[in-house]
Amino acid sequence: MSEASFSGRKTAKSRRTQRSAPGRRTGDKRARILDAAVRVFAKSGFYATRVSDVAKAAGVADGTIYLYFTSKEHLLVSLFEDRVERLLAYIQGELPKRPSAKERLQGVLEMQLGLLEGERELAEVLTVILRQSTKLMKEYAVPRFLAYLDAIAKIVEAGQASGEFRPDVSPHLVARAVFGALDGITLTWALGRAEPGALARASTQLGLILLSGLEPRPSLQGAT
Amino acid sequence: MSEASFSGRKTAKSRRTQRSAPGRRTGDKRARILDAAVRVFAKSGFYATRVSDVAKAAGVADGTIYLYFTSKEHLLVSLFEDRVERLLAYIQGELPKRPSAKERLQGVLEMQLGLLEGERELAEVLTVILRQSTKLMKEYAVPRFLAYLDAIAKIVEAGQASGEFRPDVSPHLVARAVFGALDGITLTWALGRAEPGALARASTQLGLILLSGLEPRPSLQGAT
Amino acid sequence: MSEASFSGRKTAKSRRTQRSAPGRRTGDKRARILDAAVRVFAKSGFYATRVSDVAKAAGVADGTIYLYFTSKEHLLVSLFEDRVERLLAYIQGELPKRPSAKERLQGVLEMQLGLLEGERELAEVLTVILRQSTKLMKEYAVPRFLAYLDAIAKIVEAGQASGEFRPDVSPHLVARAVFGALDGITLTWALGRAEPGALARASTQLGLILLSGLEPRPSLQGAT
Amino acid sequence: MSEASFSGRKTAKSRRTQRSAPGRRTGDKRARILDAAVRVFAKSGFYATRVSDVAKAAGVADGTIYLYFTSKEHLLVSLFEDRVERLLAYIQGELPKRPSAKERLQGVLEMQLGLLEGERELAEVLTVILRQSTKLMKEYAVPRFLAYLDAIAKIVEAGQASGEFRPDVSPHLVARAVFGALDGITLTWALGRAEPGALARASTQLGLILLSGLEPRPSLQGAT
DNA sequence: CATGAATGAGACTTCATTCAT
DNA sequence: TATGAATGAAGTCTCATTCAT
Repeated sequence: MSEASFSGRKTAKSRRTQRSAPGRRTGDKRARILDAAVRVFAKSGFYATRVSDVAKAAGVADGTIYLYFTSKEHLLVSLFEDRVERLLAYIQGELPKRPSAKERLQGVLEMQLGLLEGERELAEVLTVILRQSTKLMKEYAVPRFLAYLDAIAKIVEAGQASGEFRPDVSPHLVARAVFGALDGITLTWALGRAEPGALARASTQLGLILLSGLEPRPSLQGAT
Repeated sequence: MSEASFSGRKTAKSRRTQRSAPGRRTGDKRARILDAAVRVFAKSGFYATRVSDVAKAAGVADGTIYLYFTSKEHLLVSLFEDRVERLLAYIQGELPKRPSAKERLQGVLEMQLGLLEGERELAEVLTVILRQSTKLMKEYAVPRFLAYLDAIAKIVEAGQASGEFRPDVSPHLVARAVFGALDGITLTWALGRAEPGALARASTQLGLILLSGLEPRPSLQGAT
Repeated sequence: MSEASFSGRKTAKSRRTQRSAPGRRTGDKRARILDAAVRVFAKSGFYATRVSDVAKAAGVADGTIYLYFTSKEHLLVSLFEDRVERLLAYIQGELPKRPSAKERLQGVLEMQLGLLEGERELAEVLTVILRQSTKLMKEYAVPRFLAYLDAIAKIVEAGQASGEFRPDVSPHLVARAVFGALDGITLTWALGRAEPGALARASTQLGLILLSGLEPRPSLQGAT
Repeated sequence: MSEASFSGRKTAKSRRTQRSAPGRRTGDKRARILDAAVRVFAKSGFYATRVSDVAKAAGVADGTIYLYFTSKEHLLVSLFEDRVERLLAYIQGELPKRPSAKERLQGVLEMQLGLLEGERELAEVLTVILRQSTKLMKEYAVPRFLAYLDAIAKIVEAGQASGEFRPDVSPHLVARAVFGALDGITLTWALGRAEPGALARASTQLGLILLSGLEPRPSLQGAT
């Protein structure tokens, strides 16, 4: 999936890698703080997490966080930007290369779930935590979110135009339902066992239902 | 639909005094506080809302809230209990009467969306605000939520047994996807225009996709 | 000791005695509230006790307390007045009849300890609780307290004048020490087992030490 | 007398930073807060004192207090620990060196009163304020207090065994009476003028009475 | 007289943020 | 850059007191 850039996480690695300047941790502070934030936000939620919790988890002083982020809320925004925008970029960049609308829609499913597979905490942040800051939600996330939905709706629309998808459903509704279904699956996965491989299987099965559900149905309509 | 049942349950708990004068200020304090809580929680979120905001919106003194609820968190729990449990009750009580699994699944869609149609703020509380208290979410809401998912999964399972639904998908996955789709639709509806009638239309269209997506597909499987 | 008037307490009695007017508890409300106050103040202290605790213990409504007392603090003052002033009165009224200073001092010991014997909670109120309201302590209790000390000092002074007591100690110091010794004995008694009869024995032994300690000591002084 | 030992014990706990500049604002925060607490508690009592009053008197922010003490109650406990435990230590450490029981008992008087001479506010806190937190009193102070009483009783017991003291009084009663007398003297001194030197004189006179009161009395008993 | 639901001032405590080192 | 002690604004909740019934 080439999304290798999504690692760099698991800072435990960098802990022993960087031995260049012994007294200093060589600058990946920002990343370490974000990684720590994902972990503690996922565990306790945005409001129940204190900035000092993030600092402790990141192994930095409280004040250090404010050298990289202007506020606790900004930390959440940055999390969103750092991780999710890549998803959007992929969908808008890679997906169009796929030949059919069906494949593109299936690609969305694989993308969204595949991205989170193995990143349980990130999944929890995106499905639960992000909703915790109403301000962030309303002012910042909603526009991105709508852009994402629009991208999905475009795929559906194109599929309807090409005759791949049934024409009698609203593309925007489908987009919302698709996103919601993915979100619901992720949510229960994150809150529950989070079994490995489960999300991949889920994207396949969801694809089955969705794609056949969106198929033009001559039997039902033409039979009249 | 069944909106009548939404009146003043639980108020009996407050005291035996109620009902002296029929107008305002009658002992319906508990209900008034809950109504106010829905409004202000929906507007500002759980954490950004101060207890005194709820009090002001309800037209009572701050301390009065603590005569009916043990804490701010309990206020949210009570909201959940008062409004949502009825949904569960309906699904477990009314739905089984419907003859086919298809009709029962369609009933779930109509129920969940129909319940919130016209209650934009409640919808927002349930889809967004409820997730803001991680404690409440994990300790209280998750079990109810899983029970709800189970009820849906049971319907799917029965449909598979009766040959109404395709057997090659996990009932639990379907349940999550259905819930997620409904939640996603509600979320965008609540955060957006919240146009009247939109949710009813949505339940119809979603039913179209879902039911045909779940149909056994002889063409695809038998044709091999 | 003729202090029979000190009962009337143990309202349990009045509970079944007064059957004249069936619907009404016939007016001993004030006494019942004070009795309840002694009990709960002794148990939890003045500040940790809520007015509603007193009300519940007295079997009246919260508001009723304010028909008899102007404030929570006034409740404590009234307790003081109702119970302790009698002690002062006795000392100033009965004691002078005793012929010698020795007997009068011994009478003080018997009085103060005897009064509390069997009234463990009252003892705790006087030795501990009364000190809890700094305002009451400084504005109200101190003057009464000093009057009490004065009365004891007068006895000592008279004893010195008559040659019963050694002249080389300050009567006021003796008064304070006597009061303190009594208070300390009561305190540990009240905080501990509060064994019946213990206070009576204590007054005898304390008398032994005190009276011989106060005796003019020709052997020690004249022998030189 | 041994007043030097009253300086900054326990401050080591705060951090390793202290002692950079010798003037004010040096890391002696904990000590400054405790000093302020003695002053304001003595003036207004425990409950009437707000944490912000202590903060203002100490010249720190409200929140700073919670960097050194977990709660308002803990502030009072710490006061007790910081100042009083030394008394216990002295009595259990220094006193045994004195050759006779008489001298040891006299030492207790000098100790307890000498400790407070010149510390009027501390005296008030110990005799009055400490008793205001019933919780602290019952859970924390009583055990220490009983240990102190035991130490005194042991002295009396030894004196009885050696023939220095009369055998016909209970050592524990004597201990309580001694403590009470000292407490009573301190109380009136603290609430009154608190004249300098008064406590020293008091310990001498109290010693006179007590030691002769405890003397074996052949004249009274053998004369029979 | 009695009630007890309602009030609302005020306290304790938390924690995001700052800033001297 | 990094630190973390200090700050102080602000929120939840308690409880003495009131007053309509």
